[in-house]
Amino acid sequence: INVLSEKGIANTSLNDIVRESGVSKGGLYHHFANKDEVLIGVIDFFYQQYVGDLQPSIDRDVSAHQQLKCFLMGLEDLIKEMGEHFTLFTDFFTQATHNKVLQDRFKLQYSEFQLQLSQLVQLGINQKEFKKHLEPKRVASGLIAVFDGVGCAFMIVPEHVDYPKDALYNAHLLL
Amino acid sequence: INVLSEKGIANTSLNDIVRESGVSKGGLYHHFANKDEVLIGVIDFFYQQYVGDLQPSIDRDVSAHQQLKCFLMGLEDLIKEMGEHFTLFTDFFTQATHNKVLQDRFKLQYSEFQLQLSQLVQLGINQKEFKKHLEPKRVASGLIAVFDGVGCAFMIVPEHVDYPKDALYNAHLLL
Amino acid sequence: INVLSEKGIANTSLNDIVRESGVSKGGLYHHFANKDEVLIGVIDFFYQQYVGDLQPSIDRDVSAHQQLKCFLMGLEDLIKEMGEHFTLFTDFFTQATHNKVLQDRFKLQYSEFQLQLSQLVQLGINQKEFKKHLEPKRVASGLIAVFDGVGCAFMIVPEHVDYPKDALYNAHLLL
Amino acid sequence: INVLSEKGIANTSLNDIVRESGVSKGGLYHHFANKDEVLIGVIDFFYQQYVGDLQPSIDRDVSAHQQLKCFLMGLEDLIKEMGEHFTLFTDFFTQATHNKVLQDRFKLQYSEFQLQLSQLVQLGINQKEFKKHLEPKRVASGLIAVFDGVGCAFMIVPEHVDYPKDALYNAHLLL
DNA sequence: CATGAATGAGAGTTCATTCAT
DNA sequence: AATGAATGAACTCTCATTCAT
Repeated sequence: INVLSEKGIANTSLNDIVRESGVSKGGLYHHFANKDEVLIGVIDFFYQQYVGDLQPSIDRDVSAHQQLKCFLMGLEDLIKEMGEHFTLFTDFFTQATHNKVLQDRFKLQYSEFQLQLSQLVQLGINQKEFKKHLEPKRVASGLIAVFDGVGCAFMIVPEHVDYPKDALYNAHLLL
Repeated sequence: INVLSEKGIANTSLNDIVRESGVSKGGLYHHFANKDEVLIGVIDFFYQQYVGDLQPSIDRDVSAHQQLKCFLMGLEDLIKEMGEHFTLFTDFFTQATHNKVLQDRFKLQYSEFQLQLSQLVQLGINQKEFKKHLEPKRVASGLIAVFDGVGCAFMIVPEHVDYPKDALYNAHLLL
Repeated sequence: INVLSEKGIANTSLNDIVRESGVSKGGLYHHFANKDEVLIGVIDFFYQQYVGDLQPSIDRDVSAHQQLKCFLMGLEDLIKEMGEHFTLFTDFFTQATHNKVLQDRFKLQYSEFQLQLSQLVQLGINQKEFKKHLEPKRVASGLIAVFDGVGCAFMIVPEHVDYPKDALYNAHLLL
Repeated sequence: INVLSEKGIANTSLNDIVRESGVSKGGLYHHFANKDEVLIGVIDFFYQQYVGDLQPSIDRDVSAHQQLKCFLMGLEDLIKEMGEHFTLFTDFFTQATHNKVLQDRFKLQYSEFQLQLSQLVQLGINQKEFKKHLEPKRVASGLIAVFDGVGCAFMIVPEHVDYPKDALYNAHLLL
């Protein structure tokens, strides 16, 4: 995780990982079928360690707006907890755009996130907190996009982007 | 541009470009110092061909909201015009996260975009169209992020993301 | 060493070395960081195998002239022992003129040789074997130069130069 | 000549020469059949410009020792006149060791030099200036070698070699 | 006589993966 | 379960040379 963070996923070779981790090359291949599986392993570690708790349970008796705000606060904590490693997450996401294996791993995750967020938005519409003509799925995509987009921009122009604050700011604005 | 679109920037070798373009390897290197310069060349082509006209002129006598909407419509047209190649643009953006040369090329572009958008937002605040406590620079970052983030998601989960419509939808929502 | 001898260092590619040695390209790079390091490896092998024993110990109680002669005889043996590979040594020396890495490797070696020879010459002056106005360091340079110069000439005009005999002949003449 | 001096012959590409000379690539190839011929051209220029006058005419009525000294003084002047470009000459010589075309060019030159010097030495023997058992051809080789050898060493360890002084010093010592 | 875009073989190097130990 | 030497295809880049203009 340290090397991946520092050098970027695309620029990290297995040799880099082997050198930094102290594991032997053969040892690594004993546990992981190939490089992609190592990356998958890192993603899974991240999900278990950090993201797992984030899953918003949808409670029909509570304000949707409140629940969404709650989710964003959880996200903020998570990002703080992950510290420097959070941009690695964005890196994984961008790498997935042209890597079939990573893609498959993220497809599931994205759909789930999108579903839960859109259900919360739908709940808000039902409860008349949000305007009725709102399209929940698109809003969900927007909320997620704001984080990836700002994350990406932060990696390119850190001097003009304040991450994750800018992302949270715009997510709240959307709400 | 075709190979880059199909295989993704990271997975396209110079040999791929040489093969597809019909130019010889030496010929390519006669015109471009190295691979990065080829990519820069593609970006520059895109900017000249498509993005150049997009620059929003700030008119103090017109509604800021109207001007921002106008900008988004221009963006929509541009995306339609570029067709399949528009995701290539997102690809360039994500590649720039770990490529110094591309980064430098995008830094300037991003700052300019961000500046112009935030000036429009500021104008909106001055003209009392927008709430006064709004932070223009952050909003600008959000507007840009929505496009990159949705673009990225579209490349990973095309079946759940509608690009560029979702991006435009959320941009309008932010406005 | 065989390919380097035959084709000359400058004309030997890594592919040549790989082909001749039977090692795979990757295997070679597992042990040597780059081509220069391979060459350094060959030089080190030569020094350990042959040149190492040549170091003349300076004995104040023995005739300097005798010790220098002794050194030249050792050099003669060494050259015979190395056989065809000795010109490779000269080749390395000439290549070092425009190769920073080889240069660094030879700088040390040359200084040491020069120092020891000039100390022997100085000893000869002190012991009144040599004329007192002699400049030891220059003489040392001359003794070394005779070998490189004749070696070089031998590689260009073998029909008119008798190597190493001509070099030894002139070295003795200098003494 | 400037680029060749600076970068070394082996590291100078035709493009370097074209760039520095202001001639076009096609123009260069109009006058020279290939790269080697360009180098030959430089050598010929050097010989005509500088070395041509050096040819020692052998005068049977003058002291051989004097004539040889005279030759060395001429050489010293020549080296001073050539200034920085003189090491280029040594570079040519070393390059000739593994370049058939340059080799052929130097073969003739070397033989001539060697012949003339050895004739002078022979004259010295005949005139009883030198010991009779001296081998003129070998001495001639030695005199030439001292210049190439010191020149070579100077390019590798300039801080410990004084060129051309060390070469001249040892040539006089040999005489 | 001059131009410089074009060529393509080959250079040094990297790297995910394999496999005998 | 672990090791690390070995593999070779693929990478980016260089360069002497050609040739239509």
